Amino acid sequence: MHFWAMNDKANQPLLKGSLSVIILKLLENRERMYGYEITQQVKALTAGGVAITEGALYPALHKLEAEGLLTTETEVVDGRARKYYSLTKTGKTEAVNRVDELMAFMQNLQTILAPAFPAPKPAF
Amino acid sequence: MHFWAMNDKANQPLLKGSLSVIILKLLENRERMYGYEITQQVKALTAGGVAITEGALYPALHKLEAEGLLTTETEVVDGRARKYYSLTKTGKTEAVNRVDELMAFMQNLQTILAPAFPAPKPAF
DNA sequence: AAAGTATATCTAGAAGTTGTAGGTATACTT
DNA sequence: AAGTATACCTACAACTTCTAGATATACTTT
Repeated sequence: MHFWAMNDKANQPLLKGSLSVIILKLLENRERMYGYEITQQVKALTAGGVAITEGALYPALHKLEAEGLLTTETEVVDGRARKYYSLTKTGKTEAVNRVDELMAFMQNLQTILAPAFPAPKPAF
Repeated sequence: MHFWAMNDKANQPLLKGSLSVIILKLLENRERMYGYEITQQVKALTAGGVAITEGALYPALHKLEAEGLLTTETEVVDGRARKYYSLTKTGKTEAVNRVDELMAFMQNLQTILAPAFPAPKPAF
């Protein structure tokens, strides 16, 4: 079996609402990715700090496709099927918009969460 | 009546999971706040960019209280009832932990969302 | 040869958070 | 008298994500 704790911190849940933006952003960089590749890419970019679960990823991909932001083409590579996703024209526009929105929100959040009182300098 | 569009951007939904952290952080700064005050404070800190809805706020406060992170005392001020919330000892610890976690997550998110290719310098 | 790991996709249902849309009530301003 | 600001509340809908399964191929280890 072999469970293994790894980081102990790796399992932080995603903030709900961020997954679709992550997907759109990665596809903005790469033109073409398949689901499993996305999970690996996120893990790599964040040094294991963020893990996308498959139970969230695949429904999210299907929804983005249904919304017309992604298109797919399936290929068989090394005997295994892969489903490649790419941004549609609308998807490209939406990618920019949603990334901007999320960045703006995070900016606000950081303002709120920033320490209120700077560490006082030692008195002398 | 008079609806009014204001910013057109004011209505951005919160990232689910961030509200309780915002509450804990504000109470870390101020010792004692009531619900309505929290909504106004967030609005002020973010220049209207983030709006906390009461339908989300009050249930969140009640939950944090039920979890033992907050305590309340009710007072009547200017003829109106106010319910002040403060951090418990456990609440203070949790505030630090959750803020740290959220900041770490945002750091990761920013890594993912950062532009992949720096704007190329003009060729000459 | 068997078992486990990595690759690759999928779904059903539970859990959880937030928004919508109401409700109540007092004080003040128009 | 009506509207606005202050102040609290709840029920329900909407949505996203996680858990926990399932399936299948290829490769490595035992």
